[in-house]
Amino acid sequence: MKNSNSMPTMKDVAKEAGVALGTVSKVINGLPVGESYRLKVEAAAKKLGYQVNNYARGLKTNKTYTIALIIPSLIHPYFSLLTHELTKALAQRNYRTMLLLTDFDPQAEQACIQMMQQNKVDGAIGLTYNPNLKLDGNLPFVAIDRYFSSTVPCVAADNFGGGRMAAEKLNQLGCKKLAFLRTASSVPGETDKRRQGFESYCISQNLDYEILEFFDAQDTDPRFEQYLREHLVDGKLTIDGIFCGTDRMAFVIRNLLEEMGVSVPGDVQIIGFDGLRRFGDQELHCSTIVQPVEQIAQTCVNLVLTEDRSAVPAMICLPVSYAAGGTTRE
Amino acid sequence: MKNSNSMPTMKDVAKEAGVALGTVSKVINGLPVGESYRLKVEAAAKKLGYQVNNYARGLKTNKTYTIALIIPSLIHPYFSLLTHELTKALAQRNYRTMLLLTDFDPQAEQACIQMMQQNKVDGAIGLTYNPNLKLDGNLPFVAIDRYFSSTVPCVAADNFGGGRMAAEKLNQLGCKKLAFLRTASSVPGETDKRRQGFESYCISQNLDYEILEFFDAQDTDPRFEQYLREHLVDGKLTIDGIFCGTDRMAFVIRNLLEEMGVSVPGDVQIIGFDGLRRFGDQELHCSTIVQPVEQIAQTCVNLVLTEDRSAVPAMICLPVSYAAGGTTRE
DNA sequence: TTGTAAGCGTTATCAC
DNA sequence: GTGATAACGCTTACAA
Repeated sequence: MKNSNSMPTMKDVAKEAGVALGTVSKVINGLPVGESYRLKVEAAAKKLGYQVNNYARGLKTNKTYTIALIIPSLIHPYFSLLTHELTKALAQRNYRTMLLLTDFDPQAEQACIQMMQQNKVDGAIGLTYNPNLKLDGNLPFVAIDRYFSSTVPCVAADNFGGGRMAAEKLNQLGCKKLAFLRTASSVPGETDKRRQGFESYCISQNLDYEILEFFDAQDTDPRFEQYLREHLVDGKLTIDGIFCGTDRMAFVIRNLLEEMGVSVPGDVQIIGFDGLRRFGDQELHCSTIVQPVEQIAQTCVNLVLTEDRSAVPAMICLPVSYAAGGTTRE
Repeated sequence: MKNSNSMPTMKDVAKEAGVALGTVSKVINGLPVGESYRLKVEAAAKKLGYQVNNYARGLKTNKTYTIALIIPSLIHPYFSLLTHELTKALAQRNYRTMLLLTDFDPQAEQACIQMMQQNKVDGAIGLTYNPNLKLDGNLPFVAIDRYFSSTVPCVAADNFGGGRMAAEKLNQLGCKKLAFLRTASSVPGETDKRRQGFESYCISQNLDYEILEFFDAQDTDPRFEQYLREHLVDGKLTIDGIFCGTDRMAFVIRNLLEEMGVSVPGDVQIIGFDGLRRFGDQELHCSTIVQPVEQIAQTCVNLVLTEDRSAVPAMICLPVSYAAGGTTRE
């Protein structure tokens, strides 16, 4: 059974134009061909409504112009912002996005890379949590926020610098006793450096600080509230500057403090990390270290599309910036 | 030049297993084959790390197991939530997602449908704004929030019912003078029915109400503030119940009111629409009519994958629900 | 320059 | 039940 009402093929166009198949291919691909032939072919193609079949083309050329994006979830605004920018950056370079959501499941992540092999994508950009994700050595892969090995480029914000910046800012804003609050995945990643940068600054400046970090926990973990209550003396917090691992964490802490009657930023100033905005494009949720999401996306796309795999750097950190958002006094 | 370090093909597996090509194909596709052969083939496939080439398969079968998602943007949380649920629903049925972002650009929307033809996706789900989008009659298309024609199924929340529900709720909460505030695209869509439902209830109950609707405007359009100020008499708003077209609008209005010294929900109660949560999964932004996003996604996927195109309904409205979120007194 | 023909990796139709 | 073989729609030498 030949598909009757299906799309016309190059063969149909060739017949319609009265030229050979190869000639049609050349016209479609913009290769040099006699002007009169080109016109005939173009007319025939338009008349029949011809569209290339990228599956046939891909089979032949081994190029699909498709990049896989492996992302945990689009529910969290940072991930959806990142996905947005990545997809736009890919489209700009004429690449399509195959979106793969993993829900933070290491097995699903592994399944993605198999899927990618079967679907012959030209490469992948992934934000993953599987510590021993086994990737396909032949497939260009760019990791976000996680270092795999020197052959897998990793793109991240300057998390260390961001941590330092937060501590420095709080210091400049007059805070005397700092704290760093964070939840994190137990699998090590670039974002861990937010803490390291923070500590590094505090130590260098001889600042009084504490660290409260819980792995594989919720931002709403009761231990954070407990910690805050323990530091509440006569209705005043003994800490006056808090750096939170994410804007989300900052938001939770702020709520907790306000419930406890501690004023933000009056009594205690808070700086978050990410630079997310309410409803995606309105005000910041808090004063924060802003990730250069668009640059991160552009960099990932550039790297994954680089032909010369031997020339890609193992790691690229992009500069962050500070933005006031109502949880600091300035 | 034959690709040397490329993936093994069925031919390689056949040679390795010492069987014919066709036999390998049968094993891979789970078709009946002698047990001894099956084992030999499976062993050979595992040994060589064989993976099907979906491009070759798709070329032959005309099935790609890929659905295109046409979405304006992932920056707005409603769209990213929707995209999340759609992608999950597709994955559940073993379909891949090709993500196409349009930035609300009618031309980009049109380009998508051409892209889809070339990429031989099995169907598409689109939330579009191009009033005369020309779709491919052979390609299953499901529209979200916009009715095209009786042959293009449209899936939406029960916007009319939601509008009624909001008015009813405000009425029950004791509001005497209602208002509906909204910005919208100038191209008609299902969401317009939020207003109609609201009006319908107000009229049926003989409630005093006003409508303020601006097309192709920002939620932050100064005319909203102007409107509110005009209704401010002695520091009190002459309106005591506001239904906003979206949660985002509700948030903007609430801010405006609080700046004006009007207490929410003390002086005026507000209900939004969408049911979005802060950071995707925390508290609601406001009291709101919640869209059944997961159900919408499931329905879209079911429809786009329906084999019998003649059996699909032209329109499906899914039930909404009310959730209190701090901008109403209860 | 234009036309011809050999694949790309599958699936599917047949004889065996 | 198994194994050649012809498509699928395209690109690309290579021959005319």
